[in-house]
This record gives sequence, C-alpha cells and structure tokens, in this order.
Amino acid sequence: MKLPDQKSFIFSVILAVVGFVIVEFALGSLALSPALLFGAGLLIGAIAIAAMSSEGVEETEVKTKTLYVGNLPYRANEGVVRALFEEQGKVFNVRLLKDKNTGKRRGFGFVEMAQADADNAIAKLNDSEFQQRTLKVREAKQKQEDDSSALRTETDQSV
DNA sequence: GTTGAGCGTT
Repeated sequence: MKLPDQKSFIFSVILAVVGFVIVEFALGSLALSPALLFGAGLLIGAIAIAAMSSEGVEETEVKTKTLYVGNLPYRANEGVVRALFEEQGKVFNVRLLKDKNTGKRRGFGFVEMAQADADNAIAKLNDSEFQQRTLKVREAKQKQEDDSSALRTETDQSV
C-alpha cells in the first residue's frame, strides 16, 4: 500500500472533515449519542481516504528521472521545451526556473521523463542547437526524490 | 525592454 500525493492526502483529510460535519447534521437531528456521531464521522473519513488512495495508486508505477537543462534561450517557455523533449519520449513535467524576486527566466530548467527516454534525450539533445543556443542536457543532481540506486548520496560525516 | 554560468519549486 502506498500513499498518493501529499496534495491528495490533504484533500482526503478535508473531505473527511466535510463528511464528518455532514454526518453530524444528518444524524444529529435523530438525537443519537455524540460518541456514535463521532464514530460515524471517522468511518466516513476512512472511506473517503481509502477512495482517494485507490485513485492515486493507479499511475504511481511510472519511473521517472529528472533532467537538468541549461543554456536555454530566455525567450523559451515551458511549452517549447516540453515539445522538444517529447520528440525523444514521454515528458511528465517541465519546470523552467524563474528568479523569485524579479520573475525573469534564469535560462535553465528541469525536465522529468521516463528513465529510458531520459537517457535517450540526454544523448540526443545534449550539446545540440536549440534556437541558436547550445543546450546542456544532463542528469539532475539532487532534488529528485526517487529510489534509483544509481546515485546514492552518502553522508561523509566523520565519526 | 537588458544578461549568459549555472542544478530547483509546488
């Protein structure tokens, strides 16, 4: 059993609270015991979370790898980069980083693809010309949260 | 509206 996204989980909790309130109003008019109302609310919440979880597990089997894309032209947006990488495989996510203060594009970003397609995209798109600029496509360094045993970060703290 | 080595946010 695996939990869905953090966003889906939070949404499930909200749904559980809403279900609890609904049960309160529905059964409250019947003048039942508060303990029974609380139990019914927890039951509705559990059913809601189980339903949301079963929906999230359906597509959690895909193994993705994050790619670092550098030396991008400033005029490039996420749509063009996504279209470029989709020529090599399925693209799950594209993030072009912008400066937090000014909001301008910083000229690099991250593309999330499948593992095989990601390796193919590196070989095809690295040092390739894109809008008169030489792209730098490499494997992303750290921020990817995946169990890929290829890169294992070991803490070098001395005993 | 500008610039040009780099590894990041919900």
